[in-house]
Amino acid sequence: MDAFFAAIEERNNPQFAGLGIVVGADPKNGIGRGVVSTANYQARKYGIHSAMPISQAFRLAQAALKRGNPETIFLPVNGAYYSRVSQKIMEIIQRYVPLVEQTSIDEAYLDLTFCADEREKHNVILVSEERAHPGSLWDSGQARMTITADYNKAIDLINKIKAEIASQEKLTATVGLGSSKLIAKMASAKNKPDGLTVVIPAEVEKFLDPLPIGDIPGIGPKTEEFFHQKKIFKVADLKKISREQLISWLGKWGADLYQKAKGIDDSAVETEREAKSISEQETFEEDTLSGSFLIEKLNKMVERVLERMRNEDIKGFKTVTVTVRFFDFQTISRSHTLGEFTDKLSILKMEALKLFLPFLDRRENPKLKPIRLIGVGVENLKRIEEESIQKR
DNA sequence: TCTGGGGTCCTAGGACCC
DNA sequence: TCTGGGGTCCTAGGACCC
Repeated sequence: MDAFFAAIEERNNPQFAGLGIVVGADPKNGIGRGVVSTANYQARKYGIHSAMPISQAFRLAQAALKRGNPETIFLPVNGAYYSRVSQKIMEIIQRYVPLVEQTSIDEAYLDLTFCADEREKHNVILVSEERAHPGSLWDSGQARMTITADYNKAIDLINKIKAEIASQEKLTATVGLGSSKLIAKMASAKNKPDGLTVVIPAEVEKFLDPLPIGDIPGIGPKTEEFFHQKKIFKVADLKKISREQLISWLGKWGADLYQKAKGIDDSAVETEREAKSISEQETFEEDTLSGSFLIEKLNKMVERVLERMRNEDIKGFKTVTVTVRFFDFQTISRSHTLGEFTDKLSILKMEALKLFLPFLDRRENPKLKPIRLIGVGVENLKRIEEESIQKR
C-alpha cells in the first residue's frame, strides 16, 4: 500500500487535500520524542520520510511553509484503525487469490501461478529449469510466448484487484510481478505510487544488474557500507563475487545473497505464519530512575503482553525478556527461560521484576544512568494443548 | 539531528549430554 | 597430566524490516 497510514488519514479528512501529512509521534513544537511513521507524498517533497526524528520533520515542515509551501498536518498513529483497513484489503485480495502471505500491515505476496493452465505450467517449469542450466531452450520462441500469456493473465488479475481496492477503500497499491518473491518485492519498489512493474523471467538480470546493492531486501546501512568499502556498488558488481568469499564475509546470509544477486530465490509463499514472540516497549517523555514509576510501567506492560497473548489464543510461554535503554541509547536485555510453560500473570510479573530490579541499583547500572525505555516480551510460545496436537 | 514500536533471523559462547 | 567431536539449549546482542 502506498504511504498507507498517511493515505488513510488523507482519505478520511478531505479538508487536508493538498497538504503535507505526517503520521507519527507528537512533535510538541519541535521538542517531541519519537519518529515519523509515514509521510504522504507532499510531505516527502520537503525531505520528510519514515523513521526520521519527529523534531527534524517538524523543522523541515516549518522551513517548507516559510518558502511558501502548503501547511503540514501532524497526526498520531491510529494503529487499531489501520489494522481494520488492512484486514478489509486482505479480504478483497483473498476473493481473487487463494494463496496469500501477509508480511506486514500493508504488504502481501500473492501466488499467481494458477494464472497458468496445465500445458503452460509445464512450459514454465521447463523455462525455470533452463535458468539454472543455460542452454538452447532459453531463446525458444514457444517458451517466451507461453510466459507472456501467463503474465498477461496475471496482469489482468492484478489490475482488477487494484481497481477494487481503489473503489472500495479509496486507496492505492503498488505491485511488482515476477517469477519469485525476491523479484516481485524488488519490482514493487518501482513506479510508486499506484504502479505495476512486471519483470518477465528473461529480463531478471537486466532488471537487477544496474540496481544499487541496498535495493536487495536484507541489505541495510551496515552491509551496504561494508560493500562500498570493497568497491561493490551495484548488483552487477556483487554478482562477480564468489560464493565462498560472500560466505566468509557474511556467514549463512552470504550464501543466500550469492543466489539473490543472480536473481535466484525459491522461497515459498507461506499462508500460515504465526508470531514467535510478543512484546511491548515504551520510551518515556523524560529519562528517569524513579523506581515506583518504572515498576508501575513494567507491570502495565506485563498485563498488556498477557492480554495480547490470550487474544491470539496462545496458551503459554517459557521465556521472558526485559529490555532497558539508557539515556545514551545503550540498550541491554536480560532473559530467563522457565522449566515449563505458563500463562500466569503473577509469574510473568515476578519474572519481569526479577530481571528488571538490578537496573535500578549499581548491580546492572553502575553509573546509575537514567533510563529512556523499558520493554517486556515473551517467546517460546505454546499455541494449543498437547492433547489436541495428538488428535491432529 | 537525535534516534518509536513490534517483529524476524542470525551469531557466538557457555553449559550440558553422549 | 592434559584434556575429542557433535549436538542442543540458553543467553545476549546486532542487523534488518515495516
